[in-house]
Amino acid sequence: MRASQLFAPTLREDPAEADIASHRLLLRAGFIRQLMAGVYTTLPLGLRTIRRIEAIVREEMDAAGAQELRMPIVLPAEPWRATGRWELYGELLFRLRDRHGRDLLLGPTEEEVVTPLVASASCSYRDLPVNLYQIEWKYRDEYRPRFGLLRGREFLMKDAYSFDRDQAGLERSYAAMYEAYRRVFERCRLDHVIVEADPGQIGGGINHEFMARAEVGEDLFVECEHGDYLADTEAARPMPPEPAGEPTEPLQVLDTPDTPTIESLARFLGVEAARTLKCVLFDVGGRTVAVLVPGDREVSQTKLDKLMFPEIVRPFDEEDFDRRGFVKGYVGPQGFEDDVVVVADHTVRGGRDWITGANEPDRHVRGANVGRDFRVDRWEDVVAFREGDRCPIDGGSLRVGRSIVVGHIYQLGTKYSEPLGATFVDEDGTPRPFVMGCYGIGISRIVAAAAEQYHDELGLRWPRALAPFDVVVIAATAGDATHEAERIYEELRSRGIDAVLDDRDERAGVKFADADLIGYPVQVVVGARGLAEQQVDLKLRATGQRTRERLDEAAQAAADLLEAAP
RNA sequence: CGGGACGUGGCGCAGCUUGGUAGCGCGCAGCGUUCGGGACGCUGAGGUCGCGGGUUCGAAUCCCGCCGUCCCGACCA
Repeated sequence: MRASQLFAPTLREDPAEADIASHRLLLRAGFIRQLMAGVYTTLPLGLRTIRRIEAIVREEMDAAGAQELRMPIVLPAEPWRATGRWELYGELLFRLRDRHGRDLLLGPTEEEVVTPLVASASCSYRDLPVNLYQIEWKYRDEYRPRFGLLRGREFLMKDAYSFDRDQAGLERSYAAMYEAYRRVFERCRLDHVIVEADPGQIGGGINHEFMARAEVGEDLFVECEHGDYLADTEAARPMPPEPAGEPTEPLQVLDTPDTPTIESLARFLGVEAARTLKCVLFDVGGRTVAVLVPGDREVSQTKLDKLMFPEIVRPFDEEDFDRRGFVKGYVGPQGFEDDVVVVADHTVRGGRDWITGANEPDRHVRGANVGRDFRVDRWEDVVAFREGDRCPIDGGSLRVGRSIVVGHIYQLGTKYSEPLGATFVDEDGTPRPFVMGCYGIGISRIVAAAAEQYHDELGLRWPRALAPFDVVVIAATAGDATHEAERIYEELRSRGIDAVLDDRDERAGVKFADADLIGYPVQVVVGARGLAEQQVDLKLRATGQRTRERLDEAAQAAADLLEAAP
C-alpha cells in the first residue's frame, strides 16, 4: 500500500472527546472515527488490525474444533421472550419493530438464535459435540458507553456455543476453548490474567474471565503479592481472622439517639466502625435472611446470590422493615425469631463484645456475643473484598488490579436449551436438552486493550501480530531515495510482508511522526544521507532501537528485524 | 437515570461576564523558497456560532425549552 493512496487521516492534536490513551491514539492515528456515542467507523488501518485479530481467533477456534457460521443481527423477539431476556435485559436491548408491528431486536449475543438452530437439526447424541462460532457485530444500548472502543454500543465479538450430551462433554468442550483462548491472548501479546469469575445469578456454572491488565480497565481482580492467588473481586475469599476469645462484657442497652448508620453510631460512641456488628436484612424467596459482617465491611450481594441460588436475593426495602417489624438502622441479631436465617461471615469470628442494634429506635446494645446473645445458623463467606485483606493461601497481602475483560467463557448447562426446548435424542431414545457452553472474545475491545498496553508518548506501538502493516518504507528525501524506497518496498511485498511505502509529498519529519503515531513495527528510512554510503536506516518501533544496513540488503534486514520484533 | 462540564470553518481553541453583524493556531488550495524528526512567506477557500422559541432596534453573547458529546456516579442499615 502506498501512503499516498491510504485513507489514514491522522490528527496533529488530541481530540477533545478522548481521555484515555487508546481512545485518543486510535482517533489520532486514523484507526477509528466516532459517529455517535459508543459507535465508531472503523477506518482502513483499524480494519486491518481487526482482521489480524480475527485471523488469530479463527485459526485457534478452527484448531479447537469449532466451526464458523454467520447468524443474523436483526432478530425476532419470540425466543428472547422464551428465555426471559426480553424482559431481563430491559433497556440494554436495541429494540425495533418491522412494518407489520412485529417486535425485533439487534443481537447483543446469540444464544437465542444458535440454540434453536442446532435443535432444528434433529440431533442424535451421536452428532455431539457441536461447537459453532461467528465473528459479528453486537449491539447493546449501554447506559453509559465510554472510553472509545472499550465500552461501545456496537462492538465486534467472536461468540462460540458448544452443545454437548452431558456435563462431562461440556467440560471437555470448555477445556478446549479455555486452551484456545490462552493461545489467542498469547498470540495477541496481551499481558493478561485468567480468573475464575463469579457465576452470579446464573448460579453454579463455572466461568472464566480473560482480563488484559490496564490501568484504565473497569474490571477489577484480586491478586496476591506472591502471585499464588488470583480471583474476581466479587469472588475473592480473604483469609479469615484469628478467632476472638471468650466474651468479657455483659449485654447492655445503650441510648444512641439518631444513629441509624454505622458511621453515625461509631462517631456518637467514639469507637472504631470495626467494633460494631452490621446486620443486613434480605428477602430470600420470601424468607428473612440476616447477614452479619463487621461494621467496617460490606456484604457482597454477589456472594449471597450465589450462596442462595436458585432463590432470589433482594435487599429489604422500607416496606419489608415495616411489615416484618424490624427497625431500620437499629437491627441486631439478638432475639431473632426462628424463621430468620442468620448468616455470619467468617470475619465475625474475629470479634467479640459487639456493638449492634437493639431492635428499637435510637438504641443499640454493647457486649453482644455469638452463642451467648445471638445464634448463627450458617458461617459463610459473604464479605466483600477490601484492600488489605490477606491471601487465603499464604496470607500474603492482596491487591486489586484493574483490567479490561477481553474474553469470557461460560458453562451454561441447560439454561437456554431448556426454555427453548432444544433437545437431542439420547441413546435411550428420549429427548434431552443440550448441555451448553458459550465463549466470547471482544475483538474490537482487544484493539483498545492492546493500544492501552502498547503505546508511548509518540503514539501506538503495535505488537507485530496486531499491527495494520508490518513495515513502513519511508522515502525521506526526493530523487534516488524515492526509487530505492520503491525497490525495497516491492522486494518486501514479494516476500509476503505487508509493507507501506510512504511516498507522500511530505517532509521527512511528517512521515516519521506519522510512522511513530500509527505504530508500524519496523521503519525503513531511505534518504540521501544514508544513500551516500549505500546504506539505509532501520528502526524498531517497540524499542526505538536504530540500526544501519547495506542498501542492497535492506529488505532482508527489515524482514529479520520484523522477525525479531515482539 | 442522577450530578458536573462542554457544543463557534475539517481539528484544537478564543470571543460570551459588559449584546453592535466572528477571530487565532493547525489543516486544506494556489504560487515561491525549503527538504532526514510535524518548515517559511504571500495569496485564497471554508462558519445556519448544536436546534427551536423568547427578550431587544440589534443575539455567538441575555432568558426558556430541546438535542448532542464527554466525565463522575448508580445499591447496604
